Amino acid sequence: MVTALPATRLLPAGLVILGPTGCGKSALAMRVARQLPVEIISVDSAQVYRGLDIGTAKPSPDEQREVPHHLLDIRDPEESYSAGQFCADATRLAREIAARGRVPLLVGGTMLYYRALFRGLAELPVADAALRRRIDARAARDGWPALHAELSALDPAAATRIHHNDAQRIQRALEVAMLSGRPLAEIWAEGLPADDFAGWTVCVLEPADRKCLHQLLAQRLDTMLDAGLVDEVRSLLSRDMLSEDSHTLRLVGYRQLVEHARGRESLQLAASRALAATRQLAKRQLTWLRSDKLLPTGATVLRGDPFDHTAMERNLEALIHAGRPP
RNA sequence: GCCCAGGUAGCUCAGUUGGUAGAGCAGCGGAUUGAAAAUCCGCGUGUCGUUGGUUCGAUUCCGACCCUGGGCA
Repeated sequence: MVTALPATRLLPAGLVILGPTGCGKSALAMRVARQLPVEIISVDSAQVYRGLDIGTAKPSPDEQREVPHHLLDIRDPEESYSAGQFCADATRLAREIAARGRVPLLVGGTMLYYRALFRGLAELPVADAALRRRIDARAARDGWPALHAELSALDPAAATRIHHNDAQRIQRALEVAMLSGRPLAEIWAEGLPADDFAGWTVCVLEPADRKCLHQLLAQRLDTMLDAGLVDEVRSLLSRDMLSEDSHTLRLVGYRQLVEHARGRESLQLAASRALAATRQLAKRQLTWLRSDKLLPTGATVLRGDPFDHTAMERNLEALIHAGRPP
C-alpha cells in the first residue's frame, strides 16, 4: 500500500560541489569561500574520522582556520558513522548556518550520503552492533548462502533482489527483518522522507577524460606517501581497539598500506594496489553521477569538466552568483 | 661464442598428446535505503617472439633467427 509522501520541509538554500575523488572539489570550495560567507559541510564518510588525515585528503588546519568546516573529525576510528546520521547532521547544520546569515556549502564525494539527503531514507531500524556480531558469527560457521536462505524465509522479496554473495546487504536485510518483523519493501513503500532542496545549486564535476584523472590520482598518492601516509597507517595499527579488519582500515589506501606496514608486502606493490583501489573508487563515484537517483529534484544543476579551465571559471562564477543574497 | 630455461591478453602466468586459447590482477559497464573510500554483479580476439619446413590444418612438432634471464667460457 502506497501512502502519500510525508510532507517535506524546505531547507534554506545553499550550494553543493560533488564529483569523484581527486577532481578538485575542495579547491573549488575554497575559491567560493573567498568570495561568499559560506560554511562548508563535508560529505565524506572517511574524513569524519580523527587520525585519518593524509590518506583522506582532509582539508589542512590552515584551510579549516580560513573557512569553517563541519563533519570533519567527529568520530574515533573505532566508532561508526552512517548515512542516517549524516542526514540528521547535515540538515541541522544547514539550518544553523543559514540562521547565522551564512551560506551552507556541501562538499564531498560520498554519493550514498547525497542520495540519502536529497532523495530520503526510509524509516528503518538503525544498525545494531550486537545483532551484526551474531549474524557474522553464524556466517563464519554456516556460510553466507545459509543466511541468504534464511532471508528467503523472512523477506522473500529482499532475498530475490540481493545477490547471494552480497554479505553486507544480506546482513542488513536480516537485521531489518529481525528488528522490525517486516519486509524491506513494505517499509520502503511508506515513502522516503526528505527535505526540499528547491533553490539549491549543485555543481557536478565530471571529468571527460578518465586518463587525466588517473594521472592526477597517481601524483596525489605520491604526495600522500611523501607526507607520511605509511606512518599514519602505523599509528592507526598501534591503537589497541582497532583491528586490521575494522571498517576504517578497509578504506582505500589504508587497507593496502596495512599490508606493507605489517611487512607482508613491498611499498611499491602496496602503493600500486592502493592506486588501483583509488581509481576503482573514482569509477564507482562516476557511475553514481550518471544515475538519475542522486541529485535533488528541485535544484539547479551545473555540470563541468574539472580539467576544462573555462568551464571551471564559469562554474565558480555561477556558484558565487547563486549564493549571493538577492 | 657455447649450454640451459623462457618469450601466449595492459601485467603475472596456465594450456593446447596438432583442429587458432583461459585464469588472477588491471581496465570497462552496472547495482547501490543507517559500514558506502563499504559490499556485490557483469564484460576476455590476443600477429600464442619472427621466419621457413612437415601437415588437409601449426600457437602446439622440426630447423634457423631475434629477444630476455641464468650458467660456462
